[in-house]
Amino acid sequence: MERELLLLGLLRRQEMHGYELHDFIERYMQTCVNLKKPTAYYLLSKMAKAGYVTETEEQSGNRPPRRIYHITTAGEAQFQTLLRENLAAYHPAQFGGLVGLVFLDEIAGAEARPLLQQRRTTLATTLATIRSVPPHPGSMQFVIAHQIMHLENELNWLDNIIKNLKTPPGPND
Amino acid sequence: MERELLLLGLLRRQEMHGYELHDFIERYMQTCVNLKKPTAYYLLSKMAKAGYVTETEEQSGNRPPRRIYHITTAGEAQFQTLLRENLAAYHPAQFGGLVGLVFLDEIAGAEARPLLQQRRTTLATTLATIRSVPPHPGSMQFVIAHQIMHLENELNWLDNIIKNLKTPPGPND
DNA sequence: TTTTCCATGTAACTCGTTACATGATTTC
DNA sequence: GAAATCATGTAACGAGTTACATGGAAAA
Repeated sequence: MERELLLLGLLRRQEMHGYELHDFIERYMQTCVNLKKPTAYYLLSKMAKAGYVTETEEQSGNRPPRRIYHITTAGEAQFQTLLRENLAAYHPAQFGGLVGLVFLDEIAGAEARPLLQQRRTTLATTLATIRSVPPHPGSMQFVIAHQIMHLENELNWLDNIIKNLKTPPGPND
Repeated sequence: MERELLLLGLLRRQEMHGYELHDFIERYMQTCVNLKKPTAYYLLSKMAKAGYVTETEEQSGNRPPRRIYHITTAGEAQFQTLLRENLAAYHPAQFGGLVGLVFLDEIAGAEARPLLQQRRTTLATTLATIRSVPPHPGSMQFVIAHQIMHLENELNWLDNIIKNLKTPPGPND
């Protein structure tokens, strides 16, 4: 339902076609949401069938026609419902990659260190990317701030684990 | 691969049957992993076919026989591989429930407040549950500490958002 | 002229869940 | 005697992804 909410929320502000919608999300919201193209197209046609949006074709030259989506009254009502549902519920974040740490004991510190450092690098890169995102309007800013905070915490936590590895760092670390 | 790693890691320490394995995970690891029964059974028989574990039936009375799983040499190798893969990769956490906050502007503060407070309550309950978990051995403790830290941050962040809602709290808040 | 962008979609697949089905045994 | 626990599984479904397929238009 989350992605429906997202699409409806964007269509409320402005009618758009599928490619445009997906492109917008990729460009400006990739730090907090992700929605692949086929999913976007699928959801849009589904919502069209459900009557939440209308589908208008617009030809330009010989290329595939744009399908422009416009939110309906029913869609607006659905948006309001989904928004309230979403705000009221807490969906715990799904962490991947914790299981390895459960078994960190089973591997020598000297071997674990470079692996965790590799993980650290990816994490730090992600954080740097989000930090460099230009400011966004409205409460979107809260969400970006949330992501930054989250990643900073992850980084600190990971650094702490690396620091506490039993084997001391080698001369290259 | 995460759940395979988990099962192999547990079977390394001690041979177990499916029900036992699932039960153990539910009891002692529910704060950081979740694995439903059918998934556990499915994964175990898959890994048996793959040769990572052996399956031994053990009858007791008239009840369904226990299928006891024992890790093989190939399984041990697979565990080592999966563990290294898992430690080296950073899997960004999947946040559900952020989309609503993107559209927080679209709803009056007076209406948003009780919804977010409901969310807050669930979150706080989750946090309290994890805090009350008895201490775990080994690096499992790191993971629990991670969950606690994460939830504390979430709570702070949410409180901050609630505090900054434009409409002031009513007499009941 | 080759690459990138625009614009759409289908089909197959992955991973995991829920719901359903069965029945013995232990505990209250 | 009823309820919870032990012990296994299958079938259907859900949500989303990847890979594949197509082809015009703009930019390099």
